[in-house]
Amino acid sequence: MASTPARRVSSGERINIAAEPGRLEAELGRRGIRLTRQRRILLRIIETAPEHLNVEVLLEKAHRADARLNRVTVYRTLDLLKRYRLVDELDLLHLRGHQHFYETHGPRDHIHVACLACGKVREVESELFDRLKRQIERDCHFEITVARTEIGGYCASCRSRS
Amino acid sequence: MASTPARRVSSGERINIAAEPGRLEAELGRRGIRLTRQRRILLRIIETAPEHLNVEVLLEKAHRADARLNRVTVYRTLDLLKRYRLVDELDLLHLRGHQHFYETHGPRDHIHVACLACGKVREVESELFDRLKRQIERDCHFEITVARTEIGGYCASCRSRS
DNA sequence: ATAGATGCAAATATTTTGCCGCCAG
DNA sequence: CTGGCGGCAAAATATTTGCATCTAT
Repeated sequence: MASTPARRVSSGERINIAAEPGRLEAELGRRGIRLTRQRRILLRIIETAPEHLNVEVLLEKAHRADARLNRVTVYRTLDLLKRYRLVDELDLLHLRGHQHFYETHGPRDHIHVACLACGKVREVESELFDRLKRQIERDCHFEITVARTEIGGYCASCRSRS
Repeated sequence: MASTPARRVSSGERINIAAEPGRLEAELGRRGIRLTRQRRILLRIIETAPEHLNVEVLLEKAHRADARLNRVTVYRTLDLLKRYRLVDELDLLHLRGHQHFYETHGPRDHIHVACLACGKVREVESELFDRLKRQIERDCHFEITVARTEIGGYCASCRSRS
């Protein structure tokens, strides 16, 4: 039996699927969490980022809006968002050092496919991945709250080039 | 159509599937890599570890055989093994800090299913996971060399307890 | 008014590098 | 013998904590 082909959500740069401006702010507000000036700045950046953000880049971007916003606040805000499952933390197979990357947690889980040669990261959705998760929930009597698949290898262009 | 049920490779502690004593040493030897006293110690520990090792634990265990074996040597040996794809590096969803865990790379990829409450990590093999990888290779014209799936949530016993 | 957030400095954790003497092959 | 390897110290990178002050509600 054949499955639906994998849907390539983005090629190269990341498309922010869940990009509804103000969504993160609304989610936190709904939960009665204090919305400070610093948090609003960070949330906006995270929501609209066209790529996967690391702490360094997030801080840089934040500094354009407020030069005094502290790196610690970035860490603390990311922790907050992780706790509420509003962002996912990735390491993209440590392609570039041991830092982590963050992205808004969209409506559907996707797989990260990273080329070890050119560094491009594709996001792919697949029905098989959803089935895999359901299978594990069923067979292991497990309730899944986080699922992360990161795949490394060589993309079509890098393969043809070599 | 139904798929083969997920095969639970281990429950709780890790079963070292690829545990053939001397396999790592043989693999390195076959590649003409120098086998030092320190490497032999580390390889043996990695091969026979009943659980996922981090650098700290690996160093501790190594110190029982040689108290002078340095932490840097542990990092360098793990790098070597990673480069030759003889071990996999996991972060187990940062269940316990931002350290990494290492395991011998067995004949078949498996999924790590980690309970966020009790911390137990199960290894699960699934035909669906293999199909997912093949699908990505086909649909994205991508050559996969590393594949890592880490799933977090709550296991049966922790769910019934709450 | 006040619980909770931020900034700053310092501590901690994790990984990498430079260099020199040593040892496996 | 000798080129790669390990030990040591130090640097680099990444993240967390303590505390005084400030601010969103």
